[in-house]
Amino acid sequence: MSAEKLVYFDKLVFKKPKDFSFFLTASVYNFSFWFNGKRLLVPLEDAIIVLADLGSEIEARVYVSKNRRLEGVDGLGKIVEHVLGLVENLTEFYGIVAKDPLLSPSLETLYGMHIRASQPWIASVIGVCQQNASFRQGWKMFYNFIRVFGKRVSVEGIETYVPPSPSNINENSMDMLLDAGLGYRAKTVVALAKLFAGKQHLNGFDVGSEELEGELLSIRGVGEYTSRLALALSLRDYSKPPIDRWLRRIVAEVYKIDEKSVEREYTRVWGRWSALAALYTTVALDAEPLTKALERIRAGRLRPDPSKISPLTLWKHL
DNA sequence: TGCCAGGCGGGGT
DNA sequence: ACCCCGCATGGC
Repeated sequence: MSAEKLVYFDKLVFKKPKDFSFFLTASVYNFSFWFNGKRLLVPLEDAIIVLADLGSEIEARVYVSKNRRLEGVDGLGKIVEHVLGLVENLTEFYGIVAKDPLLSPSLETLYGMHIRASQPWIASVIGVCQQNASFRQGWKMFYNFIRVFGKRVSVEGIETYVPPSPSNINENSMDMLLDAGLGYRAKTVVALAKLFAGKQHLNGFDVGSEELEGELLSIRGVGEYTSRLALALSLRDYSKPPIDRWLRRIVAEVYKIDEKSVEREYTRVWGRWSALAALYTTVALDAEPLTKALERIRAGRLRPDPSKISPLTLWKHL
């Protein structure tokens, strides 16, 4: 099946904020079909935004499907600002990082890294893929999910994917979800698809974070970890940390506290940046499995290693 | 080969 | 409030 060629719609230019690294923001947790080391492609329903670093500015070229009408460019500007985190001021966050024994060594390396936002439905799928799986297995699952269900399109000579809309996935998708390697998580993804297809406002960046969290938690297979990760990866709401066994153990070790008090202590230290700190931690330790991550902490190797397949280099390998 | 992972829900105490 | 188990799959 050949890729649909998207048509040029419009161009926007943004001033690059001081604490913003285009390369790090484009690199982190990304795939080769959305970032090639130079151009960042942001998929958005039936559109692709091509982003290029112009030094003091960022250019956004918008491409859309032929049969799709886009609302005005004003709305698009807000969306790009949200997706890239151009409006996110990390001064306070870096103030805490500078004093943190685990994250301060990687401050220079990771300075300016913002997390790209995905639509709530996609962020929820990412969360489900991370359940009870290693970093590599989880991201491979999501990669397969996009390749199996996404729509293949081309822009500026690059072939890429637009993620599926929730209405594309239902009970009949089970076999393909299993082929993508989701295992028992497949049912949860079908339930999420049903939720988002039925309540479309939940899939916008302007949905209330408490409402989204409540709806996600009502789904069988979505718990505290997955819903919090989804809030972080879609709404930039970092106030509640997604704490899994990995982070719980690491935080207990570094802060020398009991595992039971990790959430209380982590939220006390990081406040509204808790989930971002959790994500930075995975990047600093290359998302290595727990035993290796603990070894690295003991050895004081707290900076990402560019030779590893990691959150920052995933796009070179998948 | 046979474990076991960056969860979760259900059933036990 | 806890504790414990099974669950699909891939990786080692």
